[in-house]
Amino acid sequence: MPPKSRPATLDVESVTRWRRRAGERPDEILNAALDEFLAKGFDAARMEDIAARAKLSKAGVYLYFDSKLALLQALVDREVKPIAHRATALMRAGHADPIAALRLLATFARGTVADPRLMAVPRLVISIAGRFPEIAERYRLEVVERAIGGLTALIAAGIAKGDFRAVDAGVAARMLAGPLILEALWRHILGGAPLAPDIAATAAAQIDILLNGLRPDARPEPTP
Amino acid sequence: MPPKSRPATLDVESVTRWRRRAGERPDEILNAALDEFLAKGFDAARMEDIAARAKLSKAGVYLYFDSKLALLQALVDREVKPIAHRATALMRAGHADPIAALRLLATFARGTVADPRLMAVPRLVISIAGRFPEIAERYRLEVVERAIGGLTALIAAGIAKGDFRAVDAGVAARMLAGPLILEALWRHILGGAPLAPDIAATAAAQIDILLNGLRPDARPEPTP
Amino acid sequence: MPPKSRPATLDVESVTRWRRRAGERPDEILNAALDEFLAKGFDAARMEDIAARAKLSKAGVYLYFDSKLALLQALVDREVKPIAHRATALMRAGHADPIAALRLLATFARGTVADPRLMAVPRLVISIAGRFPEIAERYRLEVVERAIGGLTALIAAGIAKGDFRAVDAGVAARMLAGPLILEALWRHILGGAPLAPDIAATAAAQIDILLNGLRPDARPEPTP
Amino acid sequence: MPPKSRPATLDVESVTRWRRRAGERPDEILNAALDEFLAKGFDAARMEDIAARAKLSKAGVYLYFDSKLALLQALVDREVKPIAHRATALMRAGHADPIAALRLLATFARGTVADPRLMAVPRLVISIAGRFPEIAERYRLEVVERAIGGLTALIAAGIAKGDFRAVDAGVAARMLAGPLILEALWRHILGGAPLAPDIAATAAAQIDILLNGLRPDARPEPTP
DNA sequence: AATGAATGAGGCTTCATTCAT
DNA sequence: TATGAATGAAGCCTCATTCAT
Repeated sequence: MPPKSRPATLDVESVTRWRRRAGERPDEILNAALDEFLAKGFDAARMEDIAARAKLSKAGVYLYFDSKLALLQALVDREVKPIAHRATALMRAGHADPIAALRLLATFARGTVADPRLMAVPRLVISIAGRFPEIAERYRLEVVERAIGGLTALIAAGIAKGDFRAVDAGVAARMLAGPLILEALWRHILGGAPLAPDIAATAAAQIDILLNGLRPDARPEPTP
Repeated sequence: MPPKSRPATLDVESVTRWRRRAGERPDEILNAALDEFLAKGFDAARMEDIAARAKLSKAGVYLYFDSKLALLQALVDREVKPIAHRATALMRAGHADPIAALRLLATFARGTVADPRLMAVPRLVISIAGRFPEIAERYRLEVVERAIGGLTALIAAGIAKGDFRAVDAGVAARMLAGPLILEALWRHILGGAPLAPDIAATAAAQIDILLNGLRPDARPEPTP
Repeated sequence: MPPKSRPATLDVESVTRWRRRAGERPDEILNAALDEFLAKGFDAARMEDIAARAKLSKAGVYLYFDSKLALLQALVDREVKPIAHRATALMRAGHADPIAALRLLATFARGTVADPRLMAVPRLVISIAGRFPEIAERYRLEVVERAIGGLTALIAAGIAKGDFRAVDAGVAARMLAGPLILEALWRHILGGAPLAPDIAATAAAQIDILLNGLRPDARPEPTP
Repeated sequence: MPPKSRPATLDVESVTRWRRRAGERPDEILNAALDEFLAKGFDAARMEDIAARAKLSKAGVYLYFDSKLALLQALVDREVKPIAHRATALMRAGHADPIAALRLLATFARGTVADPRLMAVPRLVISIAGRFPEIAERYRLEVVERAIGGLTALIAAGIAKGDFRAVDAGVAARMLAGPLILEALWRHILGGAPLAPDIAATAAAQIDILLNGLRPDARPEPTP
């Protein structure tokens, strides 16, 4: 997903002046756009700066994208598809052992939240959601709903299997996802230092509380 | 900078409505600005529309606020102070009976999240956070940190009192707050229909899970 | 011409709240306007600042002057009349002894050039001459032409009387006035330190050169 | 900041006129700006009119100059450099025969004063001097001081050489320059008809008076 | 494919001036 | 007489977008 850096080797091709394959350009431009959009916001970002960051002239950008808005849409597009797939796949894989799956997911998600690159598009979507509700909706349906839905299904499976008692699976799912969202918001949008710096420990603590509750007479199962 | 407010005496003259209402104007303008900022985003919002919404000429706004950015800052200012106080007060009130306090808080918070007016400024802050990090930071410190901190303290108090077992109080706090944030994001930013339409039931379910966990052998205490 | 300061004595009148006599206001306003016009230029000067300097509200100025331009015109008016008279009178007085008159005039003029207050309106006129040619013309006719004319007449009288040889009186007049203009321009417009700090000596030297020339075989008459 | 000028080669293509003439544009714009500034004054001049006069869109001007003020500064810059050089060179050339040099200079200067194009920047500088003292200072130091300094040096050289008697060289220099300044002010700023229409005769008269004085017993050397 | 040059549209802000009190 | 409040008109500057090369 990060733009492939040009190889530094001097092979046959590099004898003739390197000609950038057109295929790479759009991605480079999108990356530049993403950076600028995040730093300044969609409206305040200037096409000129995006172009410069992509090492292109202002007019050059228009060879690949029709407008500034098209950049935004393409940006969301580019991220939506693979993520949706991955998320669904991951979720489905865990129906056999819901508890193990939860642990896995929590750690995985915490890692994701820690990676600024992966958080970039979500941040962008959130910042422009008021101005372009359709984009926000698309993202909600394709990414967020799928993620929460998958999580809910996972817990529902656990209930069906008898691993969990009968609770509102949606509520439980949100108790797992919520803290992650909060962490993401806190770090990447509000600019705070990590609330939970020790990812593994925090994930374990969260799962422990989720499984065993806060009751003093609970007999918490230690994280393996 | 705002002109001195007219005296509040109730003499004969004040029966007829003032045509010039200096004292109320700043608030009216801020409300108008909030609406426009939310609908279009900070940059895309036009001072002219804000003025019109406040039933003022474009130049009139500048009698009360120095610039567009000043509007944004005043907007955050206006909400930060009372909220911070309220949050702290509320939290402190609950140290005697942490469990009851949790229930109270959860319901209260769900109500807050459901109110678009109360969510307006948070939405705004989130949308401009990338462009004005200092504003985001201010909001984070004055509002979010205080809220999470209070919640953490509440749970820590419960642990000390023996009502809760010894867990990471911060993690537990975030498991309470996270789902609310998620709900807020979902509804007010991503434009989704409520995930948890039955506020009371959801709050109860959330507290139940938080207290008793998901283990099938838990004996959940019914919500009173 | 400078605004009379309010007397600090506590006489009968000051028992009743001091009421500024309307008659003084216009002058105070004009003074304020002059200051602002000089500091910022006519266009960049703000009515609000002028009002503030005159200790009046913005609207208050309009009770006395119809517009910003009216201020400018009134300003020139106020200075044109007395100066024109004075200059003419002075000039006429010197026809008896042209050489003595020249000496007198030169010293007098150097004193004038040194006084920033007296130079204020000329500066103003020069700065707005391009924008309001009629004002410049008025000033030229009423002040400058009269001054140079008077000087020329004085020298012509000297020629007629046999005190001077037959030269172009206009040229000679300008050789007297020119250095003064140059000094004024240098000091008050270009902001330079005085070219001729020792006014008396300079005036004497100037007259000496004017009378006796630069020829090495001249026998300069010492300044008395 | 101005874009690189197109290469000056004279190939087939350059027969057809360039529609985009980046290289010439800055100068065209400056000329337009000068005209507008002089006609209306710096503040009252509109960028739109300047652009129109330069046959450019409003925005086009900003491709070459950052702001209105930048135009003003560039304008002064453009004139300051060559003038300073020229003035110094001219002055130095005359040390051999100071009297001849004076005659030459006087005629040359009168010619300069008669040319509205050459007077444009001085006029502009004078009109904005109050508002932008740094620009005025720059002009004073680079142009006026140099000119007067050169003239003074010239006369001092004449004194050293024995061509002139020992007078204050600065005073004498100002008696030469002053009338020119006065003429310039009169014509180009106050809008008067030439005081000295016959340039040659006037210059001669001025030099005559300067050399021989007004004494009736002087034996003026005729202008050759 | 790529760009330097150019522009139309539009936004923020300022300010002289007016008006109701 | 005096002013706080308000506004219409205008100007500077920016920027997404286009065009000719």
